Amino acid sequence: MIREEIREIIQEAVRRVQQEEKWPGFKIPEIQIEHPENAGFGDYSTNISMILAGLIKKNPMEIAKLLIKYLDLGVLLPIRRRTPKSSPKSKFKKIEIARPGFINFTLSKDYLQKQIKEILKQGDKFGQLKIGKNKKVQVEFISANPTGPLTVGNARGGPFGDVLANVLKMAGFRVEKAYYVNDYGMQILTLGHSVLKDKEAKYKGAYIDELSKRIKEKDPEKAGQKAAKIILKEMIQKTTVRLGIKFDEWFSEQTLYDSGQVEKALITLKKKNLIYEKEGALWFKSSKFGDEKDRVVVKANDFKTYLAGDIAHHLYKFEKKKFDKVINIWGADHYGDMKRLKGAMESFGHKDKLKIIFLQFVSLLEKGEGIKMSKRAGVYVTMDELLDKVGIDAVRFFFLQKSPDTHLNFDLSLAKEQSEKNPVYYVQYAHARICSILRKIPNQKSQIPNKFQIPNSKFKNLTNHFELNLIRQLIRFPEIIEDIIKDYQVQRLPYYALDLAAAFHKFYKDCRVLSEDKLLTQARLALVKATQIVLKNTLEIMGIRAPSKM
RNA sequence: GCCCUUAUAGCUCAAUGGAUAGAGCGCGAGUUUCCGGAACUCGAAAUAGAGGUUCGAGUCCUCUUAAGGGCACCA
Repeated sequence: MIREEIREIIQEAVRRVQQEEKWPGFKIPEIQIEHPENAGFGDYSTNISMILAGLIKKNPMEIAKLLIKYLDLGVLLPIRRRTPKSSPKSKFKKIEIARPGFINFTLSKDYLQKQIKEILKQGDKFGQLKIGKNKKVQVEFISANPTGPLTVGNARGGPFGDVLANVLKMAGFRVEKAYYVNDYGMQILTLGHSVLKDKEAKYKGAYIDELSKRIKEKDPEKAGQKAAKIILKEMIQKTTVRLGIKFDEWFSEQTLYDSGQVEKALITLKKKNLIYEKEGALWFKSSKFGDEKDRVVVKANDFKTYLAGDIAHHLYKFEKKKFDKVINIWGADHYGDMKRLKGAMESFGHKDKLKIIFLQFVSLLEKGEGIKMSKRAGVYVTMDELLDKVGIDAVRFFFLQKSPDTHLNFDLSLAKEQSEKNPVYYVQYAHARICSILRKIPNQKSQIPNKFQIPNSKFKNLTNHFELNLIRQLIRFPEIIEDIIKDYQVQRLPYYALDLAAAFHKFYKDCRVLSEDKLLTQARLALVKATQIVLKNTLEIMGIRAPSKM
């Protein structure tokens, strides 16, 4: 990754300047490399001089000049390959300083050409990173109670979690996707009452009526458990499959109780002196870990609370399944639970391994008016309805575009109307167009040629502005993966896909691929094939189809 | 009352503290000898308000206004 290489040479330059020029000792800050918005400033730029200026009280322009003097472009290559022939300087057309102290890097055409071959060589592995170092990560998402169908609200985490897990996999982590099934507790009893249609019934809807007919049990708890099983199997699991999500584990809360894991966790906490009795209940000292107050784990009636199960659940994740990291994707309504759970994990020494990402709520809009979604009141739009109307690709793209912090305004009729103009088709169209071109290559058997002939040394150089811009987009893909690993902002992917598709469409408009000029045709076909690879990898990681025709 | 999110173009959303704030839809004006016009080109249009920190603020801090969520022996 060229961005990483630039980061390294800058870091090395700072280190050397620090030594040679006897700058005061300071810890070298993280080197930030970014893409300038204005293309005139080059492909990559760093603000390190301004950062250093603050630390050592010198003029940032002076610092930048000094850094450039010490830039050792040689570190771009492993030492044994540093031959005069393959001058690493050739990677850059120019390296310049711009006020107030930016150092701007412009890639050479030669370097850009070479990236086409590199992408063709790597194929569907292009974008894979090693930063995960094979560490075990679990991503738990959706985990909606098995008391009704998945709504557009509680399934929002579906595309997000699924794609985050895919990205982690791409970055070299070993990843598991999990759904925690809350099949224990009050809501199951309430579900039972609802199915029996007695005084304590709360859930409503056609599916409840249906369950009432099917379930013969008269005991509310048993009726509830049976109903939950049916809902999970026939509604929730089917919807997740329709959404294109494959969970590796459906983890039942009930099993934590059956196997005694909850009991065991409580005993351990008691030994750590973190549990005490008050007013007939058992309390966990979560206030020791920053919570506002202590929380009940065993109620006066001897039933365990959700927290008790959750502690056992996470001990299972960390101690039995040995995850190095667990990422939970929760709805914003569970914000209050974070501190107590994190506190409990801290007491077991797993504090920093648990990451919780909150997704803001989806509000329903109808004719511009907001309505509260409520499963109990029967006011909601199910994910199935949306999938029926819009289809998986548009649904996934739509949700993926949104940052988790966005309070999503959702209007079903608008979603339907807009689905035909959905940006996902813009991206898919680019892919289909490419495949159409590739089909026209003589002696091409398969629709999408997998064994594309890598151009030999006669490879004609591409110099057109649109060609080079397309390559610039292509090589960003691994950067996107790296960025998402850092901040979990998955929406970078759909926006990248749009940028890439746009770069291709512009190239297509301007550059005739199949022409009389054989060398040029060959070179452009290579670029087109490379684009197809990257587009496909991007769509695949988002769980969106890359059609060869549409 | 306290805590967490959010407020960007008419609408739905982007923008690791960087240089001229981007898309899509909608609106206005255009593009066909040729590989797929589901495309391309051009235009109008936005950082809720007030202070502050910084060489530099949509982004960080404080206050105000507005929206959503939380503050259970529910999950």
